[in-house]
Amino acid sequence: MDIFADFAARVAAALKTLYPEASAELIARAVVEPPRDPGHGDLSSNAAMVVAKPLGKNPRDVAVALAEHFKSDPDVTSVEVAGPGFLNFRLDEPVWHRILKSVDTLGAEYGRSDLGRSEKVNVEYVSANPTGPMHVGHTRGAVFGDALASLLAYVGYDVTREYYINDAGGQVDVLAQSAFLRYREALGAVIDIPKGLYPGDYLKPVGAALAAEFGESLLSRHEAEWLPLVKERVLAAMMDLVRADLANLGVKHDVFFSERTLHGQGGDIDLTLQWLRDEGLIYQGTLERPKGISHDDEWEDREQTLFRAKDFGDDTDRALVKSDGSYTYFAADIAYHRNKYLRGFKHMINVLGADHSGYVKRLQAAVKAVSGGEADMDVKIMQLVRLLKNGEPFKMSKRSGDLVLLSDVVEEVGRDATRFMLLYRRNEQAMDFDFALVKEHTRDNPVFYVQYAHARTCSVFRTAESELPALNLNAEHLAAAPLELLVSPADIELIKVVAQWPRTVTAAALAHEPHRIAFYLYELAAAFHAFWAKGKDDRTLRFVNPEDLKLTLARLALVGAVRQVLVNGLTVLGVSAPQELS
RNA sequence: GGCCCCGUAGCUCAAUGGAUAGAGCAGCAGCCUUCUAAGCUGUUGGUUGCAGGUUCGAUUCCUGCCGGGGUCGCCA
Repeated sequence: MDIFADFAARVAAALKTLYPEASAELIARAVVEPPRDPGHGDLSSNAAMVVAKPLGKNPRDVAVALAEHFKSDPDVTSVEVAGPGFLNFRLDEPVWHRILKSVDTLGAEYGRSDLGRSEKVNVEYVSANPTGPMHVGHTRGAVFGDALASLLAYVGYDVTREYYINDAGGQVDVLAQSAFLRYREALGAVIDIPKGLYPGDYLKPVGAALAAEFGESLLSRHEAEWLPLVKERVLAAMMDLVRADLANLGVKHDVFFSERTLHGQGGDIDLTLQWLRDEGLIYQGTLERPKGISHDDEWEDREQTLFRAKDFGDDTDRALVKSDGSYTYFAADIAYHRNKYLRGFKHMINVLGADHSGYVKRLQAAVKAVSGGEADMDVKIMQLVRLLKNGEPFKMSKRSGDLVLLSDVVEEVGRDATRFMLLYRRNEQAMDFDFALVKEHTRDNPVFYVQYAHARTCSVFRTAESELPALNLNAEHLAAAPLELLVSPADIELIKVVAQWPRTVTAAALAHEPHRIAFYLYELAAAFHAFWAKGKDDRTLRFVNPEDLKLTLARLALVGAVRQVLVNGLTVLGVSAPQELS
């Protein structure tokens, strides 16, 4: 039950009754929100201000008419017209008790909705090159994509989590050559790794495995012969590393899509380019020299095969074929996204790193072109994460020796802290990831603050069981708790925070912004900790009160609801909810 | 030079176009014979980078500047 959506519907109905001439679009602009200032009541609507001008009315008059209309609503204790035409509602206490009751009834379902109407949405994230273990640079996008996918599933979308394996380009040839060196090393050769090849130790086991499988038989063969054999094996080994890293971080995928399957005669790229030709979207031409290339000698005017990306909102048309005749990465990507569209996805989301922000427009152009404008593509750009250690930022690169691995981070600070901290920022905000802070167990560190709140809810139940053995705390008895006893301002205040969960979920899902969930959980945790502390000064505000078993039961129902919402939120984020902190 | 992101309290950051812009940290003043002080309460702190525009109303949308970061024909 979302009280805000509920009242938005009531306001819309009232507008329709009072002003039959108002269009549906106009009415849809009216919203119901929690006012920032609690002095303005429980709910606030801008309906009168939004509707007044198009209807040629005075906003205050409209507001007064609406207020009059709501006077007969039994859930409303007062409606006020304030400021330029705000409508401020105060709700009757039973409304809050009803909400609390619904949390208990719905449990894990409280907050879920049918917003997505089971529509298919494809969320692509990570898609790191399979050339080694994942490094920290991939972590943010991995966690973000995973949480966003969970969030969308939570609100009723049919979500497919996808990883695009870039296993077709020149990089994987280099990878295979690097593995071949390790193969020779495993057979006793003294090797020297030339610049440009991958130097990482993680290829040693691949070399050993190749030696075990092939003996010395590859040594005498030409590269053209061994390359495909080595490539296939090293790719499989690298994807095993990637999968292990993802599993370690709790990041899941439904589909691992290989770029290589798009290539080849009669493959998806051929088919897609032919389709684009038939549509008149491909031509032979030359591009202007980009301003970034300053020296004439770096630029060669060349006629090439171009996609009319500009017709679909891109800044320029884009090359599809390299000078050696092979396809560009973008050509494969167009085919890949046509493939997604043909698999039935009309909603696509790509999670990319900041270094790919220049790629967004052409990707959206491609999706628009291959879907005939039927599919939409939202690209979520992850801004940089600066890794700090002792206040010193340090660089990481897969080719350099001293790379910081994703697995290092998880091992150092733990999965939960890694995930929560990365989700506690808007994706478009560059962030610092400070090892020291993430390991702190203070309010500075939101993940511990939120998990501690959950542990405390569990602690309350443990205390109740040990101190009040006579009190029956099974689910049935709790569900029948006399919630009407929860009338103190502290009780109502906490319930109001709980009541915002469904609205938070909806807003986060619509905006594709999982960080809103993390911030909400922090707020809920703060509200709970605050209530807890009140029991110190005022014993009647304790959750467990031996002098009043009925009130205790009602309070425990409230604590149970808080715990449930914390669990629901943490589950969406993929963060655990420990029963106690050790 | 083009494109993208950012600019909000001393610091790190919030705020689907709403009212007097909010949290945490740091600072200051308090609370432990306690349902776990890993916590709580109070308080100081602002020309939301600048200038225009749209709007009943702008931190939010549009335009132009300033500053920081990222990126820039066939790498993936």
